[in-house]
Amino acid sequence: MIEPLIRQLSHRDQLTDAEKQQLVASFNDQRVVSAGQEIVSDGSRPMFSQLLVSGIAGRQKILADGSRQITAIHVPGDFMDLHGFLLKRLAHGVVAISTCVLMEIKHETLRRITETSPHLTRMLWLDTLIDGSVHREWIVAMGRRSALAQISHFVCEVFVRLRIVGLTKEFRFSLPMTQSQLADALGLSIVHVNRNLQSLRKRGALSWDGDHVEILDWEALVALAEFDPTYLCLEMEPR
Amino acid sequence: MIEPLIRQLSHRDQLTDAEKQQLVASFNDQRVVSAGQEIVSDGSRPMFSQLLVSGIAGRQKILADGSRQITAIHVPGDFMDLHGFLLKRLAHGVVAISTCVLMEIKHETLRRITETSPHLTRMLWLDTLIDGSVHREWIVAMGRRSALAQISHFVCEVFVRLRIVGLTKEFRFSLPMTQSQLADALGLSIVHVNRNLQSLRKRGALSWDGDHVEILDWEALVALAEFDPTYLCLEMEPR
DNA sequence: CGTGGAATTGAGGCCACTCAAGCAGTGTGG
DNA sequence: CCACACTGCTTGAGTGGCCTCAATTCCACG
Repeated sequence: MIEPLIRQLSHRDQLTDAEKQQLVASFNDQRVVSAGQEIVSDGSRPMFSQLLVSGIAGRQKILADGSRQITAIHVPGDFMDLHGFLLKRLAHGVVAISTCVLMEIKHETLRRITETSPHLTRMLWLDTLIDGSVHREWIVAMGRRSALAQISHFVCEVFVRLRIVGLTKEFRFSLPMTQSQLADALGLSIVHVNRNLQSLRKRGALSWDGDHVEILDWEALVALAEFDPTYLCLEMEPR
Repeated sequence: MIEPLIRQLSHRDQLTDAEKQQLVASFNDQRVVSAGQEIVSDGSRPMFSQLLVSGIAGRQKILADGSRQITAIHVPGDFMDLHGFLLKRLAHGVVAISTCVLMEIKHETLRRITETSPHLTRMLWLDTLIDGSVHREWIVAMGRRSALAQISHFVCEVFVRLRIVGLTKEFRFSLPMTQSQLADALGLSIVHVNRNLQSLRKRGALSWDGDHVEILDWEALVALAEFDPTYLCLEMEPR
């Protein structure tokens, strides 16, 4: 069931069979969380980290005025709070955006990995580094791109990340996210997101109906977003 | 000369003398880069990572229209591209904001640390996790805070980070950054940054003259920014 | 004393926001 | 089986935060 994690890691470097088995043995049973439910609460000190097996989840911060910002979205194969292993206390919440299936790995187990498996440790470290790399790209998009470009960039990113774990067919994929959640991820208002999505549809770049997204003009989307996937660290090489 | 790094790490967990010595022995000679110079170029594959010993540096991305976004700023004791160790190829540039003194650590050396020193490895991993934590906080600020709150938040953060490495006196510190650079870090225009800084001055919250910054009303600044330093991971505990 | 970078100020405009209402699809209970 | 509620999407109208353009001042420096 941790197949998507293996896929993600194997996309960046080869894992030995022993490493794969070690990973498989490290996780506890699956757990299901329904859409909208909190997975990790803001300010908590979890004793384990959680892997997203299926569904879409997000990290979020709620401000005093009730507004919220989603700082990351997670696709299957992503750790949602691997950083909690060393940060100890999380400064944000994690929430299920759609119904999610999760698996847990104890921090105790992670610690043992760092003591005995240097390469696996580096691969886990890498996972959190890619996380940070995505954060930086979001900062660029929020700070210096138009709403239209920002949305395009988001769609490009999600598409590539889903493709790595085999969750796309051609240019189609399922993305169970409302415009309201999208707005919170982009730091925009719902109304503005709605209008820009319409603009993307009118341009024939995109179709987005309910959960079902289809990229109709990849080149156009990439151009609009100035999307360069380098930051997703897709090259396979020894790490 | 890697004193500020030791200070930063020792702020989060105890380092043994052996670990400190190992760190000291891992770095090469110092190097000076003058203000405005590029330290790492976008898209490169460095063979070493660089520690900032003194000065202010930043990661940046330049867009096609010439605008730029600074995605992180670095104070002494920060690694500017430790993530390059495992990401291999960097998707951003690093630039000296003021004159900077740097030290290098070879990736080969970092690799050896991961093979032989689990605790030190975790501490370096932690360093990159804090980096990501700061990114998330910037995303929240950019997406959901007013320009005034965002600037206040930035000042609070820099103050705390400088204090950790002993570069503040009371509420004063040196921050050799122009309003233009500040605007690029916040994703705002120079004019707007200028006006909001004036607003902070008028409120008696802040004085910022050239390099010299003084926080005149910490409580007011914290309130404006909703600043909560949890994300900077300041607690001392076993990691 | 001229030069250039940085800070400041004014004017005008647009992008994105808020408020508000209408519509469509889905689920629920009487 | 239909009224009703609820959630999500859409649209209109008006506002305002932040932007761009442009000019001026200030100051360090050669």
